[in-house]
Amino acid sequence: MKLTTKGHYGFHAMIELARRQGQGPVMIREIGARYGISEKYLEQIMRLLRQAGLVESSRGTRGGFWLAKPAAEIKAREILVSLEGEREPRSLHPIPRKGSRSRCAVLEVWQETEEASRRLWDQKTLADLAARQEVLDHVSGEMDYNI
Amino acid sequence: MKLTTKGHYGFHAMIELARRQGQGPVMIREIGARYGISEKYLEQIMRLLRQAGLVESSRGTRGGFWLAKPAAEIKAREILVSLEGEREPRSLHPIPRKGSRSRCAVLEVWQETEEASRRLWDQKTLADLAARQEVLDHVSGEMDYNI
DNA sequence: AAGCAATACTATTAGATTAGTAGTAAATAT
DNA sequence: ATATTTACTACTAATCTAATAGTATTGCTT
Repeated sequence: MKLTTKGHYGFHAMIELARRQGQGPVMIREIGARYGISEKYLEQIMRLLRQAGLVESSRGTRGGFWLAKPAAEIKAREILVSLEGEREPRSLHPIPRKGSRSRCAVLEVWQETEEASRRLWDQKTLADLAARQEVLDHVSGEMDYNI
Repeated sequence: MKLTTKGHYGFHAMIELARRQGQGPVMIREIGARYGISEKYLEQIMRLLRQAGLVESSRGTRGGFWLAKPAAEIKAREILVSLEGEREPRSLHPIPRKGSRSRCAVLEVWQETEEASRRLWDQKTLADLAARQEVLDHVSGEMDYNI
């Protein structure tokens, strides 16, 4: 699983929606302004999340986005996959070997690492992330660092 | 840890050197031809491996490359890092949060996954990979698939 | 019905990264 | 000397990422 800016933005948008669950639609403009994310870019990101069924939306005045289900029922990996896609090992150049039917020891290890990563993202829910971020925001002290 | 074509090529070159350890220098041309890798590109890859101290080389007739130490003493992760570099979480756009001293819950999870991945690559040695590839090459049967 | 305010969608673009190519320099065996 | 191989630098094409731009559509308000 990779994590680019797009996924990172999407997570923070989702955390914001989790925070404000039950309080009506949240506009892209609000999220963009609050976290310094391009609103046009965020628009695309929110569309992907909607197409993945993770959020719902409404247009027009008082329009905006909200979570399609409780934050505890949304796995972090669902968010990641909807924005970054599944990483394909096959995108790598194939190494031709004699017989051309052989598997690749390197890709086996790579797949193990992907599997480990997938498991971790599967274990976390959006509710976990939102709760953790709440803690980090309020208890940030000397030991913290910027990212 | 990411794995691109460059790393994949480098691994197979190293596996070939491991196979032929003690048999004198191996030329880029041989490896390139055998595995269908651009020789010029492989040249750059081998240089990175040499600069990382994983292989040694000699020029001219009968020149080529050989492992700088036994395959069992070379970790897969050393190969990966020398070719792909360490992945920097900081390359992601920072999300400004109130106080601007706060950490990011999303990046914490991401770092967990990277750590898990690093551990796996650390556990494998080049000797492991070479041995495993040997098995895959010779015992490739019905269940195998191409990558 | 009119008009404003928000999302929906499509297309385009700039920058970064990856993969590969080209050409010259330096070293080594014969 | 000369052929052969790696060493190094520079450039290029293709792909991916992060945006930007503009139009269409929907829904609320008056």
